[in-house]
Amino acid sequence: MPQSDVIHAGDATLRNFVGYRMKRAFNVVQADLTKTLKPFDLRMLTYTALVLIVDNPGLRQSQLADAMDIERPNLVVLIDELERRELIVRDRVPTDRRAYALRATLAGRQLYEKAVAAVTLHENAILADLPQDLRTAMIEALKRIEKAHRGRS
Amino acid sequence: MPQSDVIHAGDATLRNFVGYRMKRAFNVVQADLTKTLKPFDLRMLTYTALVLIVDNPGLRQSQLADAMDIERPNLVVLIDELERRELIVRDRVPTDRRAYALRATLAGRQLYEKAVAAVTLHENAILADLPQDLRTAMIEALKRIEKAHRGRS
DNA sequence: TATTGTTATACTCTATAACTATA
DNA sequence: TATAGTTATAGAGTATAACAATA
Repeated sequence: MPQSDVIHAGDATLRNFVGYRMKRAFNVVQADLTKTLKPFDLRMLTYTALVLIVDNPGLRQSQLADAMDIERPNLVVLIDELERRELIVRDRVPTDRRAYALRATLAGRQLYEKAVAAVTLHENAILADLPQDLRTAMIEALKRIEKAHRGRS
Repeated sequence: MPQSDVIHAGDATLRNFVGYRMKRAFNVVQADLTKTLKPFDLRMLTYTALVLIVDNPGLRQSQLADAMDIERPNLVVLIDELERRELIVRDRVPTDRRAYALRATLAGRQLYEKAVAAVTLHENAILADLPQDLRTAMIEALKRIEKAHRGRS
């Protein structure tokens, strides 16, 4: 471990390479998040989908894919999994029979409550050492990066 | 697009969920980075490996895997690829015949120069709209998150 | 014609166990 | 015994093309 720290600290080219820094930080956050969600049999993607469905009852799969920033085909298997576990249902939309309105079941909402509580605890633990101003600045910066590039494509 | 923005903006649960924010921002950065590196026939991982080898000549695969935060088996195929393209070489280490000292070839260093220049441009474009203080704060926050968790595992 | 959801598919990244050759 | 690199493999995430049903 000390060796890799030396390599890393001495590397001028990568030090402020944003993609590299984001990847490393995201890796640790996601690894920890995966562990946090394991007891609920959820992964980051299934968790995010469940949260968005509970908070936005009736939304369509295409809207959810958009909100999650994933391709529609990749969402299908996530929804399949949540439906198979009876955490959500696909309701037909009377006004547009191509689409499905996604809604959480009671079991889905109950799992949501427990998982959100666990994730909140986990995030607070991760950010415990971060001064509030750094935390706020980071969130703001991440939002702006996302927005700026969303505008281009 | 406006629909997903509404959903997203109205979602209280995920708004400040750090893992979610990081993932979305990282997604756009990585997608853009992938495009930037395509003309050089590099991906984020091969680019990072090449940069670290050029900047730290003679380092071992295990050190590189550590620095890149990936598992040794996954590094092997990356090194195979860079070696096959004659961008780097695996030199035997006389004092430890199990290990390899990784070094860039002239072609590797030339590709490095061009790719680093392109990535630097790309990053500056991404961060152009970010005030310097936000940019600095974000990098600092990302480093701290990474360090804090590296200490635990 | 365009859109919603779907199937199939392929590529990349990640993670683990087990092997070899050296130490 | 432990370590460096390797092989094999499996799981997860991502991306694209093409299709059926519906608008």
